[in-house]
Amino acid sequence: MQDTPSLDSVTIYGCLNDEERAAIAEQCRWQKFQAGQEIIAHNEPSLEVYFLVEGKARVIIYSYSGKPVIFRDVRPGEVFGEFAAIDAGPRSATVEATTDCVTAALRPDVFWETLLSHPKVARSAMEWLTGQVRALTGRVLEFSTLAVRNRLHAELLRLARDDMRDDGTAVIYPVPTHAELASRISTHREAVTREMSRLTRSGLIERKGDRLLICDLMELGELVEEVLGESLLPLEPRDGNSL
Amino acid sequence: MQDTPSLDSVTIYGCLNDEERAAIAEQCRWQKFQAGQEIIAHNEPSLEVYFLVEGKARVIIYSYSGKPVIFRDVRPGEVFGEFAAIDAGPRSATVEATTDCVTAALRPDVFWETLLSHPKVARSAMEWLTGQVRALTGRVLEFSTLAVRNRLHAELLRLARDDMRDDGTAVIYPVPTHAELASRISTHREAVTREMSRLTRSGLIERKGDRLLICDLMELGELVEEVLGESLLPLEPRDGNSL
DNA sequence: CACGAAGTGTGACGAGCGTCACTGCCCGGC
DNA sequence: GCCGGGCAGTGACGCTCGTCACACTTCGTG
Repeated sequence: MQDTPSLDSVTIYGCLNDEERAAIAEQCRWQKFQAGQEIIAHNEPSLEVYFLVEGKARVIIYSYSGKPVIFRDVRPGEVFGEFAAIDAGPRSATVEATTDCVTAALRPDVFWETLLSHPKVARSAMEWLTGQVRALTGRVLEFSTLAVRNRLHAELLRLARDDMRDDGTAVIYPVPTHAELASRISTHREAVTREMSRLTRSGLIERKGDRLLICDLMELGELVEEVLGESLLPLEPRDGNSL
Repeated sequence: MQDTPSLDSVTIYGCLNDEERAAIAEQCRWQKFQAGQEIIAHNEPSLEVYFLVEGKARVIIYSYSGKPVIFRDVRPGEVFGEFAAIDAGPRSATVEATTDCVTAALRPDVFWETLLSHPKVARSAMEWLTGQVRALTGRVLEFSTLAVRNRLHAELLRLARDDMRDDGTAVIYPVPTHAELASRISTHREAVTREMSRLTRSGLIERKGDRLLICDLMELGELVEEVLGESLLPLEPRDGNSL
């Protein structure tokens, strides 16, 4: 609201110049949320698209029994709530602030106008949507083919991806709680605890205070790959036989 | 190739006039496939977008162990293979012809040009993508919260949705094999057989020769809803308490 | 008509994993 | 200091569901 909020970090508007972004920023409804607050409620009829400018948020659906299903984390510069803005449907999920947040909300008509008058923005948006579809496709595949244990391996690999070292190790920080990990891969806290213990015993991971060390990414990757038949590690083309 | 193929049925090009569509059709690579043939192979590097003009196809991923995971059916007028065309990534899944098919393949640059020069087409495409995301989101939610039995109920409801009668019944035709149903909901043939028997015994469904009669959509819907907390039936706002 | 392939129906069994119950640790607040 | 709440760890139990095995039906085909 005060102190000159800007949309400079918003990736799908990355190809606009500063003036254009500023013009959009002016039309936004700026809000602050505290950690834990609900930004969008599942199934509500609102249609605005949101940009996360500061903080972290989480897309989540609570099942009828209260069990949370985490869909994705929203990081600064990302859009969320775009589905309702695009197809005018109900909110497909709840979005909660996980830390204190600053958000910008844009009316769907303004969103569309920018989108359609700037081909590059349209392109970014479509690439973004496509990425979402690919991620969800991967998740469905995981549920369909992997046991709980292997889903945890896959999730650890995803978390580790951001902080890979050259020596095949990685550090996960901050470490999500076991309950949170469980909710991402659709199982229960206890199953996560057990498998983490197993992995620790076999020396693949190590708890170092408030961070988690993955000792051998490749070996962890192979545990998943040999079941999934597809690598989750982004780099490392691995010698020879791709498909 | 011969007999004047047209893209008239392609929904995302529905807002173009005949000439525009004809111009695109001319730039397509037209192909015929026989039932069972592979149209796109998982992970291949090609980038063309496809339109299904005639026949039926299926998006599917075979896991390493050979287990098929069916993602969606492609019907005439729908696009497929659009993800690679949009983000230049590898093919996210295999596409197979389930009947004899006629397809039109378009180079990604031509596809993009049409998309960006016709805002209405871009809009259709984004709505389409959003629909895909919503469907996948629903599927992930189902895996996370529903038991095998309830996933089957949900799948039957989806199949029945196209042929609902006013009296609360529906007919599914053609009836997919149990193995196919199993692959859609990620379980095994036997589990489907067993639950179908249960449903038949309790009078909720009835096998009539080559078609399957759903006797009470509402009751079947409630079996899912009471676990999922969300209706899968498109109509019927149901009295009172939404959300 | 006989044969085989594809699909269906069922029983038996056991592993995986979800559930419950309880303990112990850490940390922040009164 | 003590207490309480959130999180981690672990054992016990039993249901679900995946696996195997086998019989039966329905086709299309030689």
